[in-house]
Amino acid sequence: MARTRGERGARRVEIVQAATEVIAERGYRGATLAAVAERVGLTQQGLMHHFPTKEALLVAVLEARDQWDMASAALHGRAWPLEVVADLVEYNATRPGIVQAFTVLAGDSVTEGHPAQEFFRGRYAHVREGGAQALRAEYGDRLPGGLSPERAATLLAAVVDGLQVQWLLDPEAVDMPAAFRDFLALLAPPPRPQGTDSAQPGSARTEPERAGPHV
Amino acid sequence: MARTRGERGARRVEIVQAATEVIAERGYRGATLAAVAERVGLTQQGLMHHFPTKEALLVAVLEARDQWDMASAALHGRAWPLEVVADLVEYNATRPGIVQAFTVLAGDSVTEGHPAQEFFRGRYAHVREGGAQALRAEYGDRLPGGLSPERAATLLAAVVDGLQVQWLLDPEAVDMPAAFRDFLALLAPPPRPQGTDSAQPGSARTEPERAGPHV
DNA sequence: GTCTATAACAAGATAGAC
DNA sequence: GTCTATCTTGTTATAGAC
Repeated sequence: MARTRGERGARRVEIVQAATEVIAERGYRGATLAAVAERVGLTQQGLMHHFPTKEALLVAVLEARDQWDMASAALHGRAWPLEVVADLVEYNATRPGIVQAFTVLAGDSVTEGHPAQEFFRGRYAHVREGGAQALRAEYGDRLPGGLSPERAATLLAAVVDGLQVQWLLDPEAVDMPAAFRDFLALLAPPPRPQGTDSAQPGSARTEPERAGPHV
Repeated sequence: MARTRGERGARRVEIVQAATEVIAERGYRGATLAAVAERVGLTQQGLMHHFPTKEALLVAVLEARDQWDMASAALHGRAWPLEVVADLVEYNATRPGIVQAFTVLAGDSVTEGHPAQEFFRGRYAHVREGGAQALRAEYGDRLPGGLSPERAATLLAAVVDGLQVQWLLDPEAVDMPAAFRDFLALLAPPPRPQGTDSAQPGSARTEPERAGPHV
């Protein structure tokens, strides 16, 4: 049942990637089927053989890429270490296209009856859950400011998203990965300004050449 | 030169409000002139007498409401106390419509050549500036985690925006004002869990009946 | 599986009457 | 200042040939 790959879906994958690009450039409503089709060397009607409606294509885009993947981690019942999330933000800074597509879609999704609304509602719920688990594992039940891991997780998700918007609009002015590590520094037990330092500069170790955290 | 009010603009103001509503509901591209016109009892062409193009109307919407107004505060060279910002977030939780309109527009604006792009780029720059001033005034040059006020301000803006998205999608699950105060707690010198407390619950004093921080 | 043709609208914009 | 009429273009979707 669960496919997306290994089927006859070579073409489908191509189309979904193209659709993601076009959405990034022009938003969901601005992304026309013709523009997507052209990018893969098809006519609009040729494309519609693979995706019968525009909304079907959107759903495929949403399913294909799970942004930071904290969500899927949470789904699997395992929380990611915060360091991995930081690396993920770093990796995202390398792929403006995908970040842009999901920023646009997330913004659009708050709109009345938007087809991606349920997706993003669920996604954030999962991210908050997964983030809370990660924070609890790392710092225990009591964080700086007296926050619970749950409440801190809400902030964590907000920071990741909010930084993306600022970074996309002005990459020169906003160092997204550094800013995210700043937030992590806020969450780390503050007493030792020198000591444990687990979230300082230069935390890019996982090779940036990997297939990618997205999938 | 600078008008927007006091002119013959009674009708213009009506139209701009209607446009904000429609944008909130359907996004910028989805907001048709006809829909806006209908809301104020005009035909599409009647509306275009006041705003010759759709983009002109968008500009008016952008100018009219300066979201949290931290931006305009920064423009005037005065930083707002953080407590006022917290009240602003609280007030925003009361006006989902405007928050939604600006969330949609901000998301849209990262799109290629979007007419609101310059607006939001400038807005965030001002917000970061104003936020940094406010943070410096409140906490000095060195914040928890070793952050500078400038870097903390970037996070502050990200938190406000990111929380809005989560809150709009799921108001039951996310208490936006409380979450924002959580973030402020992270920034407040943590040593005293009881002492100075300037950002604790129940900080809603400016009468909620005021004309509103927006304008 | 991909194409051509085309239906069926919807949108922003212009011209000009009242 | 607001309306009717209309142009033009763009967009999703269907039908059916190859």
